[in-house]
Amino acid sequence: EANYIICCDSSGFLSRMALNDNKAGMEGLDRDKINKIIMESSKGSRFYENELKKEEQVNQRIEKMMLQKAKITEQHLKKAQAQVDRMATELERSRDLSRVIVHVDMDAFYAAVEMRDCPELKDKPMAVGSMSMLSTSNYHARKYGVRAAMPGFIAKKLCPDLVIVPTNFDKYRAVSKEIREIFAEYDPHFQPLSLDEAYLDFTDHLDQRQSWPDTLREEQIELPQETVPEMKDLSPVLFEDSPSSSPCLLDSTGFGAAGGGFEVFGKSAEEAVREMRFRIEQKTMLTASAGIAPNMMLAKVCSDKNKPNGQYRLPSTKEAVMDFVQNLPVRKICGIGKVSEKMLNALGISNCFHLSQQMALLSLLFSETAWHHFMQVSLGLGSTHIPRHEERKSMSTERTFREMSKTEEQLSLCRELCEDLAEDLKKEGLKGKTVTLKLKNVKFEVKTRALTLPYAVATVDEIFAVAKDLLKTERDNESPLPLRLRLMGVRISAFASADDKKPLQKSIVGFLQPDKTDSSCASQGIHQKMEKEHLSNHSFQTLTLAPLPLAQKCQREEVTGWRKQRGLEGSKTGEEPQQSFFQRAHAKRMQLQVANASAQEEKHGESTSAVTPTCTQKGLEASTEVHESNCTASDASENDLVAPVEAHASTSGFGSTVSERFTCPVCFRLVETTDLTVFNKHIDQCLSDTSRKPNQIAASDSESDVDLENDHTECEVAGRRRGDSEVEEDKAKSSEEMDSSGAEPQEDQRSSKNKSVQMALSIDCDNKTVTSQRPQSCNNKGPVLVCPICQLTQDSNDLVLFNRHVDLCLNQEVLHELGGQASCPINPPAVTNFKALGKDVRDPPSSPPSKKSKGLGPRNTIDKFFR
DNA sequence: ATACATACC
DNA sequence: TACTGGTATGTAT
Repeated sequence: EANYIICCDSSGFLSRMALNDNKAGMEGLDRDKINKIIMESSKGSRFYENELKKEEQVNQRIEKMMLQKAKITEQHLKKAQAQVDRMATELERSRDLSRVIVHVDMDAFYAAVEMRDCPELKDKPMAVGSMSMLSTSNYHARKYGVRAAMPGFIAKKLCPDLVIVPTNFDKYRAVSKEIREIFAEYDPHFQPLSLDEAYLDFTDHLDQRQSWPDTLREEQIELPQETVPEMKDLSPVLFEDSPSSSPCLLDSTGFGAAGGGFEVFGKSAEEAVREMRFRIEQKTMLTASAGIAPNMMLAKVCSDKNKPNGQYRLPSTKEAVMDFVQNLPVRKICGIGKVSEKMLNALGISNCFHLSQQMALLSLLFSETAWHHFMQVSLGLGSTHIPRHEERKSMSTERTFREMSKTEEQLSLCRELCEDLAEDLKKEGLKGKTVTLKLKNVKFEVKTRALTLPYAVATVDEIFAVAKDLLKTERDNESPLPLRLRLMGVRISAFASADDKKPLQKSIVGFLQPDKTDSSCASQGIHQKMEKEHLSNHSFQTLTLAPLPLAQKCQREEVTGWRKQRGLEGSKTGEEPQQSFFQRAHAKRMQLQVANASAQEEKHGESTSAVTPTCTQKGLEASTEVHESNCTASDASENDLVAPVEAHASTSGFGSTVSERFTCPVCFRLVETTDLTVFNKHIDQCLSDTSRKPNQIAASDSESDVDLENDHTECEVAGRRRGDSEVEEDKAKSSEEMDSSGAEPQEDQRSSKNKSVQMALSIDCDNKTVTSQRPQSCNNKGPVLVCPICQLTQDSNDLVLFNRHVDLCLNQEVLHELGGQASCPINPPAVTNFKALGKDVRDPPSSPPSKKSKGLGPRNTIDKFFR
């Protein structure tokens, strides 16, 4: 058997070096040519030599396994087979096909975000990362063999025209937040795996969906992106009592006729998932793929099946599952990587049918956990319920650098790492007992050295004291030779907070639990935040008698999505904006709720309150207050005060990704300056204008069109400029610094430019492509423009004015939330809030732009590994 | 408990 | 010039 080792490398390349061409978009490549280039680029390097060594270790492992195999007798196998069969029966009994599990995965996530924000990149091969390492590549680049986890300099050899864009982690995190908001509406307990992917349990959502009246779905015809899920959160009473809230929609069959071939998002799992993906695309302009299956293991595989921008559903029958699994290459299974694949291959196992056939053998050659896993996989079994996100078990930081041999340098670096780690620990309120030092020398050999203390530590000095000792010991071991390092890392584990608090106060563990997680686990921040919002919104529900927790939560999303529509329909065509059913329903509900307040408010006419009714209307105080405290509580934990502005800006349709332009949060115009003081001055100007005559600002702004054009032009120029220089350090840096206010807005400029792109959204529906077009006009009735934020009917029929008004309102809402957080939560005057925000906006972000994503997923999402 | 390997993104 | 960084878990000692 030993000569198998020669066989399996007969391709001439090390299996761990060769191209993984299994990734979506990498079919039919010239593998040999690509591998040759990879090998030539690598050969002789220290990295390569180390890979050779590791490969050899794997080979020896395989050799050992084969020797074991040779000793196995028929008797052994028979006995093992009996055990396997018994277990299979048992597992079979546990098979549960009743759940609908979905795995969603954004397509080439980082690359897609960068392409979205810089159209110049659209038709170029590009990748995100650096000359040293790429995180992901777009599909164009994949044709050249350029893929995630490949060093940039090799990628450049494969594809000299490759554009490498530095990672802009904050941006991906912002997009991630957006998509997670959508996930939460289908499964509030969804489990994020990384910034760009998640598991969702659709079972409950689909149950609810079955009870939706068909008439609701008709609304989907009109605006599929104004999706149904929110509707379930609308009071049924509202729907039944307010048929007039959507008069022109109830007989909206004309839409189908007008556009033709609309996708109606119905009640099936496929339709629901397609709807979710559609919403993701609407909200982020990025596509996602999804897999639908009875368990997590299968869903994950399925999401890859029709990538990119596709989905695949595996029917919930044993036959379909078994059929699917048997043909599955083992490498596709999550948890079976390069090495396991190679070991299995050595046994003649390459797909899951082989796996099931060889289970007895595997049970004798592999560990119990390993073969049990194989067993589950071969039966098509997996988790049918999504586990709650667990507490983190370790936290670490590491850095790669050019050779470092001097003791003092190493010590000071070690201290720096400890400082970073201590800072991160503090953020989550964690203390750990075990400190681990990681070292990688210039030969790429990795060592870890750990020490467990009898008590938990968290401060720089405590951690450094341990790490320093470990480093010293290691140096002493090597002496008189120096440690020639290329990487150093410090990790802390064996956290105390979880173990220590419980025993102390056992009787009130139930009370402490939520508290503890709240304060100590930022890794679950988003999830918890959602849950928290959910909870608080329940109180909102009881207060106002009109629940809509999700509707409330999604208001901005809905509005901004709709704003995009308006941006497209644009002032030029002068067409009616289309309010979605949801928006009208929401508006109606609000009107009902605060009928008195509205009346009051109207009396005040042009006072400040007309612009910020949600802030000042007495009748709204109760509801807005609760709503705000939600936001305050959750936003505060996010530690970035500008985030909401960013969220707004990202869909507001103004601004650019270029750092020397800032979007004024008040007037939404681009301010062209590198000087923050200038920008501040501008904001001050706007603020004083706003507080004086808010409506006039909107109403008198007859240059909106021109402004739009200007902004548009600027943006194009900016885009071109950015495209010219592939990797411009300065810009990248300052762009990061001002990311929250400067990076996203460019979008809608592009949107308005590429009207048709947005207007015609192609939805992949499992092989056929359906194009959904927004109707050019819905009705020619009189102008009834109701601001979805303040619920006020606008007198003007002019879309530009209307847009401005909504912009203003939307922003004021954000400002109000911020103001409430910073100062007095109860009904502060709008102007005060502006000031509060002005400050926050003007202060450049104090924290370094791209920190870690502790617990929120890996920083560099390599979007998938393929063979 | 420690060290190292594998895996995931 | 140049082959990551963060977390979890499995395996072996």
